[in-house]
Amino acid sequence: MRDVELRHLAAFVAIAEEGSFGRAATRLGYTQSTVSQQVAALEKAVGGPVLDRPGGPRPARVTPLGAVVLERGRDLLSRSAALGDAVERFKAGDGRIDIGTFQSVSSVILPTVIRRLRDEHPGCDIRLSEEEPDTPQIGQLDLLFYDGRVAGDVERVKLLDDPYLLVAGAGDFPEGPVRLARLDRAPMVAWPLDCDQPEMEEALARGGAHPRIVFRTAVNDALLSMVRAGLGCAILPWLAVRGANVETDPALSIHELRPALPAREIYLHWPAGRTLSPLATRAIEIAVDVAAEVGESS
Amino acid sequence: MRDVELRHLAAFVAIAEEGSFGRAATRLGYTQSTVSQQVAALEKAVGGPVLDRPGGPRPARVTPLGAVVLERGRDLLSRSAALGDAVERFKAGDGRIDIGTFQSVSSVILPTVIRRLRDEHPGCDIRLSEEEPDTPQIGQLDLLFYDGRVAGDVERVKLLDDPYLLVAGAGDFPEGPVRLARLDRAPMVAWPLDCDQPEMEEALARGGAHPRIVFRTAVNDALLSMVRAGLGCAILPWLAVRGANVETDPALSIHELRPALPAREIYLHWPAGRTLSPLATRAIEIAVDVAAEVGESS
DNA sequence: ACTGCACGATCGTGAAAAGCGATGATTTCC
DNA sequence: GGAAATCATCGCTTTTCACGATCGTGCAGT
Repeated sequence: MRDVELRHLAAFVAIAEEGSFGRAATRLGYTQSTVSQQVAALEKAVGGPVLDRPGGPRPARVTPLGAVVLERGRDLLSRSAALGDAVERFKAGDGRIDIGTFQSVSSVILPTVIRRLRDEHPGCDIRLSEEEPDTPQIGQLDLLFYDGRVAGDVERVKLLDDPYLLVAGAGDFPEGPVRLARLDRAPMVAWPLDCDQPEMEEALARGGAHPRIVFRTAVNDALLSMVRAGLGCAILPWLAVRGANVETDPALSIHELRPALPAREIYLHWPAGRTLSPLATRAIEIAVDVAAEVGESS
Repeated sequence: MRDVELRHLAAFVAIAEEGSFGRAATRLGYTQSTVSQQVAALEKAVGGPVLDRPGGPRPARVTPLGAVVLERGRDLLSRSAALGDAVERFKAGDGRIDIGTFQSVSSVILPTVIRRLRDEHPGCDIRLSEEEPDTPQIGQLDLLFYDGRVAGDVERVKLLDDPYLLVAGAGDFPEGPVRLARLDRAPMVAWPLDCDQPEMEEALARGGAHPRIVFRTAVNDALLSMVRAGLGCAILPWLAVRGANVETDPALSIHELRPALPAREIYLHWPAGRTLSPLATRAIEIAVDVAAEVGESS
């Protein structure tokens, strides 16, 4: 009782429905003799006849054993078709994709990427997770946005350089660039010390600026509200500034820094050495495009 | 996207579980190169890679596309195994059998047949139907007991001759055979006129006996109660007499008839020209055996 | 009874594939 | 820099697949 072939079952089902080997052959695009041999193979596989051939123009009928095979065979064939459909849908871009993001990273880029991805593949299942492990890991994610390089067996592409800008109350500083030294001992609000923040503050120190951090939060809106309230100024990456519509806020002013701080680098990571899903491949392309568009408007 | 072969899926699933082509090959009894080619065929069929081969001793990993194929493939394989199981169970004698019986026919034989069948095949599904069409038909039945020959495209075997006996009140007749002529004008109880009854009464008439039928019912116990009550005597087939334990009833006596009436013939029918299920085949054998045992004790 | 007629089985053939063993390329570990 | 493990690939034989042609068979129409 070894291998039943799907093709044999298909022939058998066709015969059961058509009532004749010849018509089944026509339906399947085979020859009558081929169908006959397929049934013979199936009968050998199951160890008994599945069809009664009354002879003459009378239709073939399934035997009791054939009824058992027919029921299960139909099921098997429909599952096989389901497999084909699933593969087709997958290749068309449907399916699931798990994307990781951290902190305030890509509050500008990611929504656009997701919007375009959903527009292209309405059936896809996009899952976002915003985690904060000490060491960011790719884990089971398909894609991971991060402002820096993630360790591990990953490939990455740099989406853009995200320069730091000074956000202050309107009138606090004269328009135009601000020298770093002017920020020494100045009151500031800032992000918490995870994320890229420590590197940024070290760079500030190297430039001679040792600001007094009077408030820390990861929520950009809260930071900006504090700046508006006169608690202090803030140094934020350009993306965060842009995402909060700071440019149009009359209570705030934006200044470049001199010398400039090393820009934050936004990377997109994915597991190395693995075949990516079409969805993930496309998402990377879209992310690069979006980053380029965002970057050239700076 | 050609036809996926079950054997290719089996190889793929084995690799996914073993993590290596070679171990999968060992498990399946193939060579490593064969398994490699099976996966290649599968990948050609689905139109993309289903496994990442990191190279070296690192285990193979399924790709996103492979995950889709794996999920459905496992399902397909388990269904295939289910087909095999179902066939095995069927050939072992499990499965369904529809048996038809009519009237009081085989109140002795049929229960024994069913008991033995159930003892041999505890998992089988035996369905009895007792119908009474004007013209008995095999219909969708696998087996049909009937006291006479059923018309249609059927095969049959005669299980036994069932001679008619006279059942009377104790002392109504002297012990031993009774001449038919003595029953002329005698009060009798009898079966209704369907079934084999008309033929029997004609035979009585040809023997010169024109009894007065004072009560008709198909229920044997009711007939015998009437005989005990002195309403009249009854002519019943030997099987019916035996089934009701008349022999040990001191209020009743049993007599052969002279000349004997033509015996009722009990036939077992099944559809002609169709392959029978193992269960039906065995049921026929058992029925013949049981009929022989019953017959030789007469 | 004879003859079409439709149906399925069977045979021979060429092409495709399954499976095997051996060999090669690649990567990790020591 | 090997040793070991892994998978791909090549040549080869055996099996299977599919086809066309032919044959046997039961039914129906003459």
